[in-house]
Amino acid sequence: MLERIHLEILTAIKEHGTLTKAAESLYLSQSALSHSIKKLEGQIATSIWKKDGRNLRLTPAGERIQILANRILPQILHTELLLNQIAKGEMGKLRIGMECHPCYQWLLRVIQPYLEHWPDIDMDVKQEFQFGALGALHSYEIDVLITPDPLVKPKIDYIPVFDYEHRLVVSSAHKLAKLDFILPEQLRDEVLFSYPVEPLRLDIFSQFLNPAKCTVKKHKNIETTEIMLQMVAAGRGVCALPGWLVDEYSKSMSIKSIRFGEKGINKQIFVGIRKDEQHINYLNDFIAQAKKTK
Amino acid sequence: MLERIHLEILTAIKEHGTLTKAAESLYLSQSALSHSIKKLEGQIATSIWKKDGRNLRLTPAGERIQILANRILPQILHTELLLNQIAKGEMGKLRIGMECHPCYQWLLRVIQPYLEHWPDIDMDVKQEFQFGALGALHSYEIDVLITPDPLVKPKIDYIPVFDYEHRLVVSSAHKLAKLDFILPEQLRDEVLFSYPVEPLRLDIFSQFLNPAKCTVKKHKNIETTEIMLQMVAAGRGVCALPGWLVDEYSKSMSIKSIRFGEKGINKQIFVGIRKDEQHINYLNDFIAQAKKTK
DNA sequence: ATTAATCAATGAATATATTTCATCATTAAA
DNA sequence: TTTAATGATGAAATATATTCATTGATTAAT
Repeated sequence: MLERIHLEILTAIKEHGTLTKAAESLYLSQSALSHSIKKLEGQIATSIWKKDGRNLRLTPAGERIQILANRILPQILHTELLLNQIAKGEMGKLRIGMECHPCYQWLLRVIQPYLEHWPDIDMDVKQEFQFGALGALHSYEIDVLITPDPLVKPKIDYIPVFDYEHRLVVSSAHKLAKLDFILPEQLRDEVLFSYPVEPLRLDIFSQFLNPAKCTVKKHKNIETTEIMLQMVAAGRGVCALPGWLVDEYSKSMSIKSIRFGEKGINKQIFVGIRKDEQHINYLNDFIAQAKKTK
Repeated sequence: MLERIHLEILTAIKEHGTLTKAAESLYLSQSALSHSIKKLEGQIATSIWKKDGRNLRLTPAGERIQILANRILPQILHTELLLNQIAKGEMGKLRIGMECHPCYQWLLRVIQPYLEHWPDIDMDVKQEFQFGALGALHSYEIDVLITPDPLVKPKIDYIPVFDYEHRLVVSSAHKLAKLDFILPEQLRDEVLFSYPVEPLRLDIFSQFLNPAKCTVKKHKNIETTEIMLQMVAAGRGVCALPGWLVDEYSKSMSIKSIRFGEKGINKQIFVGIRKDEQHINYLNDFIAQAKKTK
């Protein structure tokens, strides 16, 4: 019924005064506009304008359509602008999935300059996934996955964005605080704090304690990094976190980080994306920004 | 570019899940929708959805279009509803012009039930006209003219809506207050208040004083009815107003109205409309309501 | 593992809609 | 009165949308 062309015709008439000039501005013939409106008039069973001498005068129906045109044409134009940007890879909604608890602080530093570069982009960060973060990436729930363990899948690409060392965190007053590195058996009597994930997925277990068949006195879950570090600073226990994270907090808290073993636990953070979206500009820029951010 | 059909297709897909079902709901073939979107994709140089197994998944571009659809389709539908009402003569904007100062109170009584009957109608009352009220009616500035003097013109129709007597208003304590009717010369020493219009258009002059070659002591202009009557009640002068108006105010003010001469000045209020709009339902209903209101 | 069913994409044929062209009627200006 | 400008109109030309028939891909059922 009411089509975009009708709205445009009324808008053009308002702007240019006559139907002939309106037609010019729309690159159509006067006849085309006349027929077009005639048809609509038949459909809505009302006249839209009437000739008043040499001019056109809108009827109440015509005015209604013009009111609609004023409201929605700009919205359509705006969407077309966005589509154009999307076509050029400049737009979209970036839904980020996180599988790396302590990376949140780092992500914030990535996001900040990114949002400035892409002012029209929508962004969302998800941390809980019903069928795993990878599933979420696969099923288009998220567009980007930030993870320390890149489970290789045919349709997913992983790009390493930064290296870091996973280190033990202790209070500055801790008896181990002065050591250059720590051995598994030295943690035997310690309380370990970690985020609430399965122990198998914690590097301190899988890469340090388990291989040496050691364990800790107690393992307690804490949700937030800050509280965890407060507990550590208070000498209530130890935890394992990225070195750069500890460096940051150690400015204001009496904590210290120690290498796991002689060689340390060296890790990488990966950004995973769907293979078929590799070309998307705003995705690549996100990865570039992630690589830049330490 | 972006046409209504595209918005409707995305909306229907969201609602019905598959393209085939969406096509059914739009009374089109699946092929038609597919082609339609294909064409748009070519124009905007982006894909709108992609097949994910058996389902369709919107791209960011597709989501944008869907967002637009959610916003503007309801507005288009609403306007079509209004157009439909207009077609049935149930809608429009009624712009009322007033050439009769004391009629304002009466007009309010007309408008009130009218607005209740036509809840979707827009209404406007104008009282000042650069090229006269009739010109305003002729040039579509107003749709209805309320006037006591129906200047006959070929394209204008006048319908009398009510009769009333124009009467002299005096304070109850006035020396003339007890008379059944008044003669021109009896006003010789009075101060006359009137609305600020040319004396020629005041009935008290054109139909009463001028024919008898009489005049008043002084003629003062006052804009509002209330103040005018306050002045009269205070004995500062007299004025001329419709009898029904005085009746109303005399309940709360010490004023009285007297007939002009033996036969009185009998007047009619007319509603003027454009001849070519005689058929419009909401106009006729306004006139009917006006006739009903005393 | 095979088959059947479901769903979207596609090319060609067809149907429909839009646009133009040529012309007329009306109005305002010269 | 003539002329120029404007919108309306019918028919023809053009463009667009729609369907039909088919294919290819995927999923569910056997």
